[in-house]
Amino acid sequence: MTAKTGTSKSGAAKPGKPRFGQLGRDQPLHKKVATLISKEIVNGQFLPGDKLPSEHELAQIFEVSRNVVREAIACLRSDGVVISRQGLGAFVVQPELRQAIRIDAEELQQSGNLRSLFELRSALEIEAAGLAAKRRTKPQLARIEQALSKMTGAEKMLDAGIDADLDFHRAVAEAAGNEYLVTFLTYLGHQMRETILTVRETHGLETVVELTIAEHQRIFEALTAGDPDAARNAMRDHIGAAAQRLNIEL
Amino acid sequence: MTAKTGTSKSGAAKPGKPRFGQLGRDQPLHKKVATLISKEIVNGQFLPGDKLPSEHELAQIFEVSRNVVREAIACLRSDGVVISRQGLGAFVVQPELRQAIRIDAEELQQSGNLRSLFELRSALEIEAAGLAAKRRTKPQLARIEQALSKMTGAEKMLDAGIDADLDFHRAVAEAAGNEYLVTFLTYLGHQMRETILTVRETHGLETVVELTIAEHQRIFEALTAGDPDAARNAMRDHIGAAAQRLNIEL
DNA sequence: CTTATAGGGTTATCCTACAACCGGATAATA
DNA sequence: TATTATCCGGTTGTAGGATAACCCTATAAG
Repeated sequence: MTAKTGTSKSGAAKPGKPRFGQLGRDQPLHKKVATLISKEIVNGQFLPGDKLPSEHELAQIFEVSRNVVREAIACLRSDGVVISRQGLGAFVVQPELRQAIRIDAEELQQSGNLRSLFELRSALEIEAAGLAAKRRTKPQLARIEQALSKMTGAEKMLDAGIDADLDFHRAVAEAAGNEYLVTFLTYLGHQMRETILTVRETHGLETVVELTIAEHQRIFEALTAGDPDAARNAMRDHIGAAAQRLNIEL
Repeated sequence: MTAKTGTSKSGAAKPGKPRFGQLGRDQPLHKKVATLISKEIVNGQFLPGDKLPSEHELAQIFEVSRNVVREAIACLRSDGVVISRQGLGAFVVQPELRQAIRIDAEELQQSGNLRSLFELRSALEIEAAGLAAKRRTKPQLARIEQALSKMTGAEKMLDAGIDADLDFHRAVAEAAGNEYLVTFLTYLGHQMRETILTVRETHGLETVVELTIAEHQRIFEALTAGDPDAARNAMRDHIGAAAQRLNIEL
């Protein structure tokens, strides 16, 4: 595979920014079909173990080619929502047997859901802080300190402030010495970032995300001191204060 | 969509059981191609922002039809590993912008990873127990008690014992009143179940998973009493003891 | 300089065809 | 009668060809 011919300039690394020529939110057919099938599974029309209509039938129902249906099913299959059996059909899988955790962005904006996810993330952040205090290395402390120093410079901006906060938390998670914590917390941080930005725009919310350097400084000091209890308390306080600033009651 | 024509008897709800005629682990081409591309992304041949070879090129490289390549890319796209731009190509996405969390089963069996996931799950289970003690309803308590009663009957079996344990934990998570906790814990529970079963078979491990009804009983009592601290402590002790039984040091 | 057009490359969709698999029904054999 | 083999129809998996739609760049025109 000779693959470095792509121009990174075409930068799809920012998938949230549709290009003008693509009519905004108009989705490709294969994605629409996947979404519609997924909705009927969520709605209970197809229960675990149920067989979906054949590809041929779905192609007729949706008035698309069978290729489009196959690609849509490939998406659902990748998520473990369905499993295909050659010669038989595609079958709905039990939710707990799915292969991935996915947080729906629209669902996250619904009442109470941001709070719930905050609650879950909080438990993991606090755990990560405690572990980081026990396991951090010198280079990791330097990395956290670097992330902390970025927060001084970003103080007057909004998006960059959130990003600096996420970077700090990522550095702490990395010091926890648990790769799954890194993966989970990174994912959760970014999902919440997108939602906070969206809710802010949608509601014309003018709240400035105040960066409280002191809270982060306190976490850093507890990590430096290698004191897990202090680290957990500092993180708990920080998360609690952050929730308050977003009018989320924990 | 008229879809209840499927026979649930064909039961793809047990995807771990290949049928004899399918030559065991021989995978469809589209899945193989997706795996091979994904590996080259993980290996760093394609970095975030990089463009993959065109579909036409990939079809030549892998000596398959372009349809197979498109379905493989549909899988990667569904995971948020790549994003497609019509007319341009498919581009690798930054890991933190991915759309889902996925735990690789093989990776989980590698040294220390089961412990790490146990650690993460522990933090969430303990949090869920504390919340459940605050938020549980009468029907939810009955549900938990039902799950608890199943553990008496399943005491002498292995798989069923693990499943009864998972069912208990799921019931507790549901009483926590946080749908994300349910989703995450259910997923984590099943991933670990599969790994524990696999490791046991692989290593000819004869350890019997002892079901300690007393530990679960204690959790239930704390929930009934509505005592979050007691619930958290009971859960912490239970998880710690469970880890010990599996030779996992937390 | 700005705008329009052409051209080449790429993804998205459509179509046709056949291979491979599956389960059930039927026929053949012991 | 029970067991095994074969056939058939339905379904997924793969291949290949074609065109539409999109994108970017280069060139021409105003």
